[in-house]
Amino acid sequence: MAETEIALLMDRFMRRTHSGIHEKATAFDKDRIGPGGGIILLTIADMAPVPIHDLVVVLARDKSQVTRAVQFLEKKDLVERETSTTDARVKIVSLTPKGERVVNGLRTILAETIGSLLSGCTRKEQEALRDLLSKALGTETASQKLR
Amino acid sequence: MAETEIALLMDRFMRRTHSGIHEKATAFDKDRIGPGGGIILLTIADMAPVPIHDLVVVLARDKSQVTRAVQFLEKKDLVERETSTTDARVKIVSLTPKGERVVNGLRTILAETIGSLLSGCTRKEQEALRDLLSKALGTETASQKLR
DNA sequence: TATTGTTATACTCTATAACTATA
DNA sequence: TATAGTTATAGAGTATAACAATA
Repeated sequence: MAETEIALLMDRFMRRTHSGIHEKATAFDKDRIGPGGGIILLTIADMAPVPIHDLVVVLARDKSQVTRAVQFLEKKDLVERETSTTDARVKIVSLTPKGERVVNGLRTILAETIGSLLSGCTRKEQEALRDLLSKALGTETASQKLR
Repeated sequence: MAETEIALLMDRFMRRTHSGIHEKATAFDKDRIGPGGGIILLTIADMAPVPIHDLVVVLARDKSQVTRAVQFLEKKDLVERETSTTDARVKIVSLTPKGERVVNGLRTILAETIGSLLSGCTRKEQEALRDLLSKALGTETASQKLR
């Protein structure tokens, strides 16, 4: 079954990514963001300004978890929240300048780590991998709705 | 940066896989194996009979974690451990008949879940995805060494 | 009534270090 | 001394349900 293989391979890929980052991040990650916080921060960077609900959908994590992750990042002065002007229920999240700097650092470390994991693949293969994943997930950048 | 994208996409893919399985598994997963236990069990199924150390390398998890996961699965009568005849330090893990049945169930659910995630991709694209991941990880099925 | 977000809680997963035993 | 595995513990990630505020 190719499906089972894909799941196991992808799990290993992600575990290796986490391990690789973990080694490099001890000096860098002064704020102790961790892998989960890092992924959420990078997603916010991609989608900002973004309602929490959109993050919940894209990240496929529970809303309570996203709420607390955002609060955690807010305490570290990496993101900021403001209430939407058109819907008072909605909170819009965006990066602070400090958050932008941390995101740049994260992206560099991620590029190094994944780059070395993918060093056996050609540039075209790497792009094919990204495109296949993107296609499978339906390119659901469903943000930019409520502000 | 394509690398960052790949990491985020892969994380989303795995999260959706976990969610999908979680919904279907409430009736099935009587032993409450959970996603982590499921991945370890499937890996054991692929590599058995396998020393714990090889599982640690392939799974890229800490050895203490693998030890306890195996103990947990052993309590549920899904795997069994025996000491290697050539090296008394080494414990060899293999599936019980009950473990085989659970693995079959897991594989079916995984195939359904990932199959629907990949429903937008052709069969060839799915195979390409698997091959790319496999190539990136170096096809490191480094088992079959100690027995 | 449905949706957005929060809080509280329990549970699972992960990292670290100290340890035993075999080699 | 180095390796395979275990134990203990603290921390990070996750699921669930109950809740407030707004639509």
